[in-house]
Amino acid sequence: MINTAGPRHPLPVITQPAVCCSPLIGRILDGAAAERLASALKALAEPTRLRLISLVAAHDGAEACVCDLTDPVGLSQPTVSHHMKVLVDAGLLEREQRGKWAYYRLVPGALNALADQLATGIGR
Amino acid sequence: MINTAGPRHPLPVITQPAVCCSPLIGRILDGAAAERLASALKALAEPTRLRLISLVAAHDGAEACVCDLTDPVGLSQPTVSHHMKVLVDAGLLEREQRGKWAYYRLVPGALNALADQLATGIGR
DNA sequence: ATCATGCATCGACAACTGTCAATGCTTGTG
DNA sequence: CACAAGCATTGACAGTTGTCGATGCATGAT
Repeated sequence: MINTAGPRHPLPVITQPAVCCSPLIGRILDGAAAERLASALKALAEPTRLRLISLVAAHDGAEACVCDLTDPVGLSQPTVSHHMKVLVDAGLLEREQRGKWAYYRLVPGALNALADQLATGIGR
Repeated sequence: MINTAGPRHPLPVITQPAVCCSPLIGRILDGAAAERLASALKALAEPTRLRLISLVAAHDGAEACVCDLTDPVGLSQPTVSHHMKVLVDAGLLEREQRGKWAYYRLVPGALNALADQLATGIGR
């Protein structure tokens, strides 16, 4: 038997403080919203990509090209290119071709937007 | 040839505003830190788990047992149990056995902590 | 003690993902 | 034009992951 109404089981009156107001808290995520948030998070949920983001942000002018990143990350150029594409597709990085080089920058506010989606208003 | 020093290429004097101060921005993530952050994010980067978190938070008393979740999520009980374990292991949910039921709650502040790690201080 | 219920674990399988070497494309240079 | 350099794309492969049915383990009720 499945209980769809809620805990109608031994419930020692646990009344949590009214904690609310995030995409995750306060309302129930439908499938589509969950898919979108998840795919954005998937782009971040990878050690190499986290390091790439941090390397780009820490680089001179807050931008970097692939040849600046392969060495610090210790991976092949195709692999780095692949990760950069994932981050661009996720809207976290932007790419600009300048001569032979492709420069990558953080999309301003993108990380913040993601962070807000995770926790806006929770316990603040 | 690899350019490890930075863009010594055609650089049209792009001086970004001083945007800083997050685990991702402002300092470079080492491998270990990247691994830890990534594994926490991996737990979240899945549509079903996002929905489970939101369902738990929206449930009466901000807690729910597995039998409350299988139906809304439309997956088998073993699959839901598996996802809940992933979320508990990631420190996002806590589990309490009460009689025959296992109740899951949000770990207070866990989502916020993750969100802060993503974007603390960026552009604020 | 026996049985039913709620949940976890196991084994299996398909789908996805990170990685590389090889190759192709584009831009700047001799 | 030919060549080199930077980057993207392709194909391949191993490792990971989401899912399920079957099974096992507790707990509470009869």
